[in-house]
Amino acid sequence: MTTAQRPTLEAVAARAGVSRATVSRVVNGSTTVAEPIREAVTRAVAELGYVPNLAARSLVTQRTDSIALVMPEAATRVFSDDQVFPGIIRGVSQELEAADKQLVLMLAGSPAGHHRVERYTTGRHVDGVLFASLHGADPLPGTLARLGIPVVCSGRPLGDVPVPYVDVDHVAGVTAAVRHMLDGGRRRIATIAGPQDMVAGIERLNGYREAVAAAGLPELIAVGDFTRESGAAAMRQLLTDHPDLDGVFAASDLMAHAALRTLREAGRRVPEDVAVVGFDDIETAAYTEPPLTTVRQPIVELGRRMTRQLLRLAAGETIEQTVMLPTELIRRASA
Amino acid sequence: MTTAQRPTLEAVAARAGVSRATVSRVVNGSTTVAEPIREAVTRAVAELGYVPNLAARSLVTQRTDSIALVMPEAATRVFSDDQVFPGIIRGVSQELEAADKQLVLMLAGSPAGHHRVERYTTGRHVDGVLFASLHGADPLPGTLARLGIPVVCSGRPLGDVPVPYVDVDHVAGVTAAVRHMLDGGRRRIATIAGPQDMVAGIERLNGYREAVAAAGLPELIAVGDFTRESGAAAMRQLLTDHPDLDGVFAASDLMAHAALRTLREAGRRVPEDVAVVGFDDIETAAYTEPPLTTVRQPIVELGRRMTRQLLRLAAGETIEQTVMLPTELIRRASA
DNA sequence: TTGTATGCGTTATCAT
DNA sequence: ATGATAACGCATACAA
Repeated sequence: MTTAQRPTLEAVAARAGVSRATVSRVVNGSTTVAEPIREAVTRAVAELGYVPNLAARSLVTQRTDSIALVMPEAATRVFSDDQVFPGIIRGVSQELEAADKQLVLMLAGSPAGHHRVERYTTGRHVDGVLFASLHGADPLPGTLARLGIPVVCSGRPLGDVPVPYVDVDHVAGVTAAVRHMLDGGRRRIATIAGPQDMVAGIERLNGYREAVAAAGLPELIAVGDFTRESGAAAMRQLLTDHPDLDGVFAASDLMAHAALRTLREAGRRVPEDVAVVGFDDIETAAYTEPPLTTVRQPIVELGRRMTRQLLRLAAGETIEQTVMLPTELIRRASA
Repeated sequence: MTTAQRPTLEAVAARAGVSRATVSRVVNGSTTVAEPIREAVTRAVAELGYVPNLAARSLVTQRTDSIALVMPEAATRVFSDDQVFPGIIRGVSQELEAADKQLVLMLAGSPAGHHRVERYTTGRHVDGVLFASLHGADPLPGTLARLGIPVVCSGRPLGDVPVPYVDVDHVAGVTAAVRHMLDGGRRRIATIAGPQDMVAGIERLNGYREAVAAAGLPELIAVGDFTRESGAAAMRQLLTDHPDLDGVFAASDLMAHAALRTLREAGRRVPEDVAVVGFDDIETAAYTEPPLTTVRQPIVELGRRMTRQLLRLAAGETIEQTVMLPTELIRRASA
């Protein structure tokens, strides 16, 4: 495998009859180059198929033109048919492409993986780091921020660290969901909450609590972890504990989907006997039986905004500590 | 933001009272270093928090220790609740983590995006390139291979280019699906085929054709593009063209899911009137009404195998041109 | 076994 | 406006 020698600046310079410095200027779009020379260089670049060596460039510029997106791998969850993570990746990717930067994806599942992420990011191998929905109070975002490395999180980081973040308005979404059921005459509204070590799980439960409290109704709570399996178990428990419930807000569409089936198996009709509302608006939500009423969150936009914030931060701008994206109630047949 | 000066080899060397070369040896695990010196260096590294500068390293080693995973962004498809792409990402990521290499993810949707991918990969900014299910006959894999850049594709690349690939055994899977319906007494078995510019779509249609031909039955075909929407349209067309059909093989679970609903809306019972079998075994398949019988493909394993092959190639080993992974029929209630 | 010296391909700082 | 030239931080051939 004779690795064809890549042309360097030197080669281009020789061919164009100029110095390396001039070629560098042309390649980097400097304006102080005479037009005829610029043309000659451009031609030489094309003829030789010259592509800058990024390692050499970043050695001197101290930049890498790449950013890391860190996601907890959380067992099988990340890549079940939950569309949250893929959606974030997509948004991040779009925005990075526009900025001509590379996306380094790091799935941090195991402790070893987490350590690897820590080492890589603190080692300044990327110009910035994006964190997607962390579990618990991960110290890494704070550590990076303290080192002066640009960081943005999706969702308010737990543990009260001063790291900028972008999140959706969970509470407003849940409030709309509960209110919708109240308007439909429901008075025994339960919730299947998300994991309480993730901010999305916590916030959505808070939203539910506030909403039912405001209506003077009791809290009927079971906790899941956003997966279908956990949703089914939680629904069964709710039916046992509160057989008279007439509404359920599930903190994820996957859990809502499982609840739908569990209710059917228990002989409850949806929405006649029990109203069900989910959260996310994944594609499957439109195809459940019955189609799921749910709170849509702008996931791709979340990824885009995180990225834009990070790029601004990396460019030395000052950014808002918090960006909140709106949610929207999508009414289908389940409630 | 006073970017704290990172310690260099030089600094570690000074602290440990040795030369840069020796520090380099220790850091890279050379065996020719005396134990006391190794210890002193290791201590200095820890005390200073030294992390090698990868740009400097790859400038001299001519390696980047990162590989690119290229995926066509295909509009909304990649990140709908299709689990194929996320699954591949996960497998690739796992295997790369074990090899301590970085994953650079490139979503190539637009022509501009494709050009960016081309420039980046041909520019040798990565040690190897993985392609995930391409559309049409993309020339890029062949180009890279010719440049001596390690390449592995998921799925046989169209256009007869000599690029190594890993794929699942589509034909065997489809054969099992059709045979299962035949065993159930079905005699008018239709298919909702996948896009015919993707090898997965083509192969699955081939498998269907061979299977019905072998049984002496007619071909009843409608073509979709793996999405639910296209599946619904194809199912409606099949019902119009062949109202007497009693079995449907859909080339993706998403299309099968839509077919289930379309059949119900048309008053057909599944599986009593019409048997339905899908392909993929996404998580949703177990939650459809009725639960979907489908062909499972080992997606995460596909990502892992691709990566292992690529790493071997990059290490200079000779690898098999083709690796075929088995599929498995998962029997649920729809057929 | 350890140290010295060189070069990897750029960009940036100077002169010119 | 252009050209020398010096870093950037590391790995390695060679010398000791």
